[in-house]
Amino acid sequence: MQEFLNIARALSDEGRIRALMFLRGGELCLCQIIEMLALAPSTVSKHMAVLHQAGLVRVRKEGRWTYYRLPGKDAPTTVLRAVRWVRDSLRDRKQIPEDARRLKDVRKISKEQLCAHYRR
Amino acid sequence: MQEFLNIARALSDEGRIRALMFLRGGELCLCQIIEMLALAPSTVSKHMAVLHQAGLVRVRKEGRWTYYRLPGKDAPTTVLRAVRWVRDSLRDRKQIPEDARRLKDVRKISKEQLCAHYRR
DNA sequence: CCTATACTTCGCCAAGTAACGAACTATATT
DNA sequence: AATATAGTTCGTTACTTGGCGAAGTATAGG
Repeated sequence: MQEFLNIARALSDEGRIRALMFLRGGELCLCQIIEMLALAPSTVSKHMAVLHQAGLVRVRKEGRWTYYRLPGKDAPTTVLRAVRWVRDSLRDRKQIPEDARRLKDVRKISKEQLCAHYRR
Repeated sequence: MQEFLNIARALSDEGRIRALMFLRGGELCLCQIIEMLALAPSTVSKHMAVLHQAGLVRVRKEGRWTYYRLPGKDAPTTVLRAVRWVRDSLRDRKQIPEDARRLKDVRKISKEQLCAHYRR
């Protein structure tokens, strides 16, 4: 039950939901998510930690970068169900395609350009 | 998106989740839910209002009593998906069968006995 | 080693939430 | 009409959450 509540709470913030949706197209480093959400690095870091704690994202550290991705098919059923629920429920929401469009651009920018002083 | 977030927030409280699960067996009046959750009437009333606002329960008033039930198949897809998600995710959680057992007894008690001064 | 970079952790503040009891509303019952 | 019953609304209190910037950590590069 506590595990479920952790997930539900993690899913009750717009920024975190959008971040989850970003990851459908493959892993992203924190700075790309920062760019997309237009929030302070510390805030986004916290959001991703919440998602991670709930098991909703996987983390991979490579050098100075932290990459996040959706959990694979081997994840606990509860987690898979949650991710599927979000995906299915938001499929046709307006914000999502808007984000998808912008995300395409963000993915093209090199991390070097993007992360330097978190320019926006 | 806002509709989805309303639902997710409504689902991120243990009492509300348990209340939703109670209703799987059919409608209940507030006093029965109060009995089950062992919380103050005002608190439970608020919880049910939150669930109602999110569209996760239907309400029916009959005389002095307020009955709550799960939404029918005609409910919006988003709502149906949410209810299904909760049901599927919690199917095997410990709290749920415990509640189910006690609920069986609570359903047997007449509302007259149960509600009188919210005795516990 | 020293600096820069990419996060993360900490401390703070504003806003939101869950809990309660008291007061209020609406519906029987006498 | 007067009382009792079943909920709801309101006001308060304690706690949690989301946001930020400042300070801290860890890695890469000179």
